[in-house]
Amino acid sequence: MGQNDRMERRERADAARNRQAILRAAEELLRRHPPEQVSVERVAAAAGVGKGTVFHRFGSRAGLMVELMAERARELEQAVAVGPPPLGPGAEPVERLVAFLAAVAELGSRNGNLMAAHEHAMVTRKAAETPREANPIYVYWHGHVSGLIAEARPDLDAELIAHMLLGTLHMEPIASQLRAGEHKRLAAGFAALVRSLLGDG
Amino acid sequence: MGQNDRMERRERADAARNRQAILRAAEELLRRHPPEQVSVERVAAAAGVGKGTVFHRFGSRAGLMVELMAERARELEQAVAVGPPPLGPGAEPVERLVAFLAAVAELGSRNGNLMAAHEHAMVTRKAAETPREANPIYVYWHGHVSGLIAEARPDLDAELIAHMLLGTLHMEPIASQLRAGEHKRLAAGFAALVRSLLGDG
DNA sequence: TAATATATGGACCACTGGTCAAGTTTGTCC
DNA sequence: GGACAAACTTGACCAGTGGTCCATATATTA
Repeated sequence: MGQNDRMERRERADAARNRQAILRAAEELLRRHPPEQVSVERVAAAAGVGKGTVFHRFGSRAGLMVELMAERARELEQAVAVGPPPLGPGAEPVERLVAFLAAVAELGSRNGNLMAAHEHAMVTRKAAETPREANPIYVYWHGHVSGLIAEARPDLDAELIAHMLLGTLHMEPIASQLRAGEHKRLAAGFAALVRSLLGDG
Repeated sequence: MGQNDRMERRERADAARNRQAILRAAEELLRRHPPEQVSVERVAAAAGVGKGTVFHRFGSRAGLMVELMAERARELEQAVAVGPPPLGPGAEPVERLVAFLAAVAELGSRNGNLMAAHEHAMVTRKAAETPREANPIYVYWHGHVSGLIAEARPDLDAELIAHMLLGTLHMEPIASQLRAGEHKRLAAGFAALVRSLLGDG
């Protein structure tokens, strides 16, 4: 039926402009300051809009962070789905996994504070109402990683181990190394871990 | 010399009593509520003291959480230092590591919200002033784990991998499984990881 | 141009961790 | 016992947070 007949009228032009202004302002602030210093009010001020507008557009601070993160993750998602191996389909699971984790690490090193802010935002949620798994980026990453693990080693607890591997990135001591640009070291660590876990060297 | 002649006069009796009251109240609240709902004010009220007293005794919210965590970690530290194998000295590094991670997982499953609160408190720190590594419990755990790894596989980046293994526990999806009592599953995951990483099965 | 849906901003709210000066309690020494 | 200093307690207070609300302004469409 005409279910989505005219259900979603496009965002008004000024609204779209503000959305961009807010995203870009938040991005810029996060490049220069640790996440807990980037308050919604500061973002609003930097974007030249009122605080209410930010909440209007993104629902919450967490919503803003998720959106920002999603922007960054989209490219990686493409590469995984339809790009060339080893990131994309075609290579062995082990190689794909190593490549994927390296890519995530690199993404983290280029957007250090954002990753932290994203995580922080998810944790500082009102009560435990919305399960943190509701974060779409994490769900996707976890699905991919645990799929590859299951493919290579059906005997393992893939879901759990996928959480473990990804958990690493949310860890402060490691995140700060990431921020310091040490993503190669991290990727090497991942590679060692994954290779000895899934067999082959 | 009489360096510590009378340097540190003991805590006054009433102060010691309050310290205990606060610790016990915080413990109780954390057993029943997620950490972000356990504010310093609530703890103070539950302990029957003024808010100021809590800060006087523990310096900050984070200080309180660290102290609470330290109480729990002390027993484990003892077991590692002088207890029987495989946790204590004597067993192979691989076995000691598997045992240690299982013990930490179990500790976490018995004190779910505390672990989370502890982590949360470390992260929500004023700026990045005090490096999070300043958390003595984490420093100890990391030292132990990375020592064992280095012993078994001198070729690996032990420090990094130790961070990775421990990072797992601070991860929400895993922490919530821990809270659900699934520490056996976690321990098994660790065991698989460690065994295939450090050789032997 | 008029009508209507949408967007805006900032005063306002409840709450947070943290501070501090003023008052109270304790331990010690005579 | 009493006196005195040091240690301790307290709650009003502060700056800041994320989030709400709605009177007002603006874009769109007919």
